[in-house]
Amino acid sequence: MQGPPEKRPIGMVLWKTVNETGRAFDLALSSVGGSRPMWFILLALKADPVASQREIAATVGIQGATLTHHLTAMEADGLLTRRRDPANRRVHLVELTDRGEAAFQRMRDAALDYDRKLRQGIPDEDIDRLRDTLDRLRENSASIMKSTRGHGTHT
Amino acid sequence: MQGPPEKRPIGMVLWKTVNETGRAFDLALSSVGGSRPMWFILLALKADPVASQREIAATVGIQGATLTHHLTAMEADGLLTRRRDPANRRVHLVELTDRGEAAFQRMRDAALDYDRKLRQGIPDEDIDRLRDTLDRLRENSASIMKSTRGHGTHT
DNA sequence: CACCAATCGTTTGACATCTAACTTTTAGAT
DNA sequence: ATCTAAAAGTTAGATGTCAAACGATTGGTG
Repeated sequence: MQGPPEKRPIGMVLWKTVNETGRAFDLALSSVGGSRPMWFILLALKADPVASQREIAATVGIQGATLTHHLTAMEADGLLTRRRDPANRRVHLVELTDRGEAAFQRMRDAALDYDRKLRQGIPDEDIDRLRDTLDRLRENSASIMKSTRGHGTHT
Repeated sequence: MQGPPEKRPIGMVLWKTVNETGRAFDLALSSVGGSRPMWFILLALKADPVASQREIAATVGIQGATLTHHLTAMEADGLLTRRRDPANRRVHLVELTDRGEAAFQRMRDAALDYDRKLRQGIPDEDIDRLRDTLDRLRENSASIMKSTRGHGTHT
């Protein structure tokens, strides 16, 4: 007795979707001098105009080391400033400059246009459900990470 | 007059979800000596035991250059063989070796376990809907890529 | 005060992915 | 037959991401 044909694992579908949609998005952003991580970092900063790096990393879902990398480049490019929080000198507070604000405005047009095209023909309700289910997957993966700490046996 | 509060752009939620779930998955696979791209390539080869590189790349959603990179490493590791198709010598046919088969079996346990934990508490119906909506997003992004060919104005 | 552990961020070195340019091979047109 | 264009892979160089180790700062405890 044989079960129903195996469906594609959801992790693979997710990964493939982000690879492919991400390529298209990067192409759209590069036409205004931007990139995916840059756009999402700017977006996080607009939502929270004076944020610590830890907060930004959590918002965009990348590791601190990766964020440092991007912030260093963006600061060198004059898009933002980093200064220590006088109240807690471990924390680095990040703020957009006028130049960063302008970059945000430029990318926003490209991003909105891309988002509209990406959702073409898909009801808002479906997108909302998608967002909810993705959130649940993220919650589960956070649990997995916590319970898997240090179980690696290789290398 | 002000519209409803902006929802998080679906592209950002997607990207964040794949970053975070992918980290957990990589951790699970590394404990049996595997990695995400390796696993998905093996999976594609199991579904289509003698495939061209072009087919594999399309199945897993990466570019040909990226696939070349992984296949070179996996071939050096004895997991697969590459040989030219006598009927069309441009094509390289890829096949799993016994060693590759064994690697697949090892990773499968880790992958199934991860998949089960990831879906914990989420109805199958929701996962099916997720898969469908992701497919529609991929279709749309394919259309965007076609119509955007060469519209880049920067650099 | 002095130590110790935790927190925030950076650095380093590895891997993954992409685009653009290139090689080899095939198919089509003349 | 030869030329040209397209297709399949590879290579080179750039960017993005991570984990692990480190540095600086703080808070807690003796």
